[in-house]
Amino acid sequence: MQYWLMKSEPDEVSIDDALAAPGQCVAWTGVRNYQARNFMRDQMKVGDGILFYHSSCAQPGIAGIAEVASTAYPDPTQFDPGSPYHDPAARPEQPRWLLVDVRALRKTRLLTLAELRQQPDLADMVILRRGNRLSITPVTRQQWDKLMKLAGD
DNA sequence: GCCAACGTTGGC
DNA sequence: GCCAACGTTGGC
Repeated sequence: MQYWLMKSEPDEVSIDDALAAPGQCVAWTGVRNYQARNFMRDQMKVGDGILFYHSSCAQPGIAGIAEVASTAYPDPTQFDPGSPYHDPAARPEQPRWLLVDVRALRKTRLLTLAELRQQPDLADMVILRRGNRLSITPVTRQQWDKLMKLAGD
């Protein structure tokens, strides 16, 4: 069992949106970074823990808990000319981009980026490293436990 | 809106 | 295969 942090822009898919979705499940479309794709393809297992992070918004931070609900499969938006995630170079017989389904479990109180930065125990989190832009990053068991404690669970 | 930091592209 | 130019991310 591994743990992950996944960024979502709440204007697109917030933790509330995910909780309101059928089965509390959303397909994690739009990942267009090879490192993030490879995490989904090579390492994610159904049941892995996910920190649901709101990015590019007024109050960036961890907003909820989710879990991996499927193994990786082709992201259909890469083949859709009408989608902002369309990739003209992707071929259906050899998909370039993958996604997993994510099942939202519950909201947490908002653990803001500023608060996370104040925690010495979390200083090594990938998300807190300078210049980090990866939308999917691994989280250690120790970091996960600390965050659960911070969230009040 | 700014801009630092990073990933990708493409000429050579 | 190098690397400059460009585009994107994302906090502020």
